[in-house]
Amino acid sequence: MLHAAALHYFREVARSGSIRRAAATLNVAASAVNRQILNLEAAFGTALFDRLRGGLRLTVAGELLLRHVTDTLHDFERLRAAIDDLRAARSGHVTIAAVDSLLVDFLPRALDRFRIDFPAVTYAVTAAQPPDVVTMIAAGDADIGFTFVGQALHSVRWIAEIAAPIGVVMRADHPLAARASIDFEELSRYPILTQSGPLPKGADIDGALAAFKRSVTPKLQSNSIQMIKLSLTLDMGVSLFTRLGFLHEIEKGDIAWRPLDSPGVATLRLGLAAPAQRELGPPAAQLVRRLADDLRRFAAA
Amino acid sequence: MLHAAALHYFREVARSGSIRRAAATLNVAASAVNRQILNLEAAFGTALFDRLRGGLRLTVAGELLLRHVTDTLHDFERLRAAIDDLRAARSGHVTIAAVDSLLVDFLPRALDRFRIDFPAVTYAVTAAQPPDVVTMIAAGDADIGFTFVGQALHSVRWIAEIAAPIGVVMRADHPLAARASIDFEELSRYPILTQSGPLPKGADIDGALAAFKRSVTPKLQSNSIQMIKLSLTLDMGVSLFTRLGFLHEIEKGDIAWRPLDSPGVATLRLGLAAPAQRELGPPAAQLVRRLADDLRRFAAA
DNA sequence: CTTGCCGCTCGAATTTTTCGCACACAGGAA
DNA sequence: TTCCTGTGTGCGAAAAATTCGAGCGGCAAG
Repeated sequence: MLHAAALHYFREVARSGSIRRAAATLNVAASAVNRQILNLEAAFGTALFDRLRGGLRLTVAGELLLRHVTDTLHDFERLRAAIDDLRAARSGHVTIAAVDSLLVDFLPRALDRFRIDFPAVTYAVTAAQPPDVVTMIAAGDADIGFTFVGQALHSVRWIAEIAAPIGVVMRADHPLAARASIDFEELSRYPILTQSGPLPKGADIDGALAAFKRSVTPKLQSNSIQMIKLSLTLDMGVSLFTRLGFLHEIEKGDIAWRPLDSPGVATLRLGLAAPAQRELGPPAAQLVRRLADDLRRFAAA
Repeated sequence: MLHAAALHYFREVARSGSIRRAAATLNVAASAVNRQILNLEAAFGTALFDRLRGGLRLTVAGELLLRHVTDTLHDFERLRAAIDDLRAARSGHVTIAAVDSLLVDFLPRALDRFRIDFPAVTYAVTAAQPPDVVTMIAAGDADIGFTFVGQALHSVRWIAEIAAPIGVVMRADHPLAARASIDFEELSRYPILTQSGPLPKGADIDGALAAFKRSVTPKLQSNSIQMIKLSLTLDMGVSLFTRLGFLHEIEKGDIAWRPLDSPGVATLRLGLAAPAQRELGPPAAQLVRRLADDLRRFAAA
């Protein structure tokens, strides 16, 4: 279906070199095959086969057409497989683990877009500390996850990554927002809001950042990024985060993000992880493709 | 033709976002278009469009199919153009100029293969000295030509090139054939057969070769490469040529060719030339493609 | 030389597919 | 409501593809 029978007829005739043999394997009358071939030749205005005793052989034009036909049919088979995958993925359940920066903006928006095309898929999203995301995926407690790359990873593979440096987040009219980048000395002159948690995520990456965090007494400490976000908009102070949790506010112009003058944090990367061995279910496989696309598009912008 | 109407229907519906509009531009009834779309969706087992008020919009599966369809139709247009070119090239006349090394073996065989696919094409082949080939093409006295590259070339472009170093040609059982390469000192101990002509073709390339040619008194001098070839097989002496004129004899094992120990001649290249400005006729254009393919295949072997 | 076989081609009847028309149905706008 | 605009659906007509049967030319064995 979809593609005209003439394509299959032509391919089989070219393959077998004989109309009768082709008709036999196609389970149609030889005259039908013959007609289609004649029609093709009339349509192109040139012979597609040389008739010699014992069969047909392709002319140059015929070889060109054969290549077109085989390419088309192969491509169609791939398409059919892809659509079958899509159909299998129409419903199901996906469990996602992610560091909470992603949960505030990027992931909900991505899932909302995904929902349009796969309405029957359900999700379980759990916030976790960076190393826990990896262990959850490895243990099978999550299908896919977002976390910082560079963890010791066994049985987890990275699908896509983007640079996600830690920087200073503040209200858009904050004095520091006037600078292109900010060093720790400047930063220490303003009250700091920090996210509490078992282990500060960038601490093992950059010594200077870890030292700064130890030296400073936070004006506000909370494990709720929403709490910190509201405090930022009230100008209670500044905080240290990746841009990803504040995309919406930055775009609206409420919040500003500026890079930190520190070589270590600049190399921080956030990635989409999936189990290395285990096969993902159809909906998870589709979602992973989509999220990887989103990440790459985001990285390009 | 060739491709099912459903393809065009689907593409137009996707483009216009409406079955009725698509039907209007396709000059068919809307119901016909609708049916084809429904058939496609039934065949794939999934919706290709989301039905919303005011028209249709592609689903993910629909977008995959659209890409397949547009790719296929574009490729088909290219195919049609290529076949039209072929048809236009079925008959006509091509004039070729070439240095005579090519006329002995390579060119006649190539034209013989070409003749199978383009039986009605006629040819005029003229042997010429290397610089004359270029001027003939520039003047319009030849459609295409084979000669050594590196000529001062105005209004001539090179389609393909191969390395064609000058070496020593001799009978396969000649003493020199035991060596992998030969220098002028060794060569001077054997009688030389040379091709006469206004200007020895490699003379302006390599000083050592030119000096050798001046210093030696040829045992036989002829402007007929056939004469020289026969004399070689009778072991009258050795000669200096490109391999290209002796492919057949080398393959048969009658004649041997060994490279010359001289840096200049090693860089000699032979190329297929066509006019840079002027448009070639259809048969000449086809022939040029074939010859370029032949040359490249020969270079790879 | 005849006979049998194989392969392509052609014509007419038949089956399958497609099309056009009319209309039903649904949702938003005046 | 009525009037659009849009898709989906029967049904008879038209077009296209298929099958069957026959014919033509070439080749090889007898």
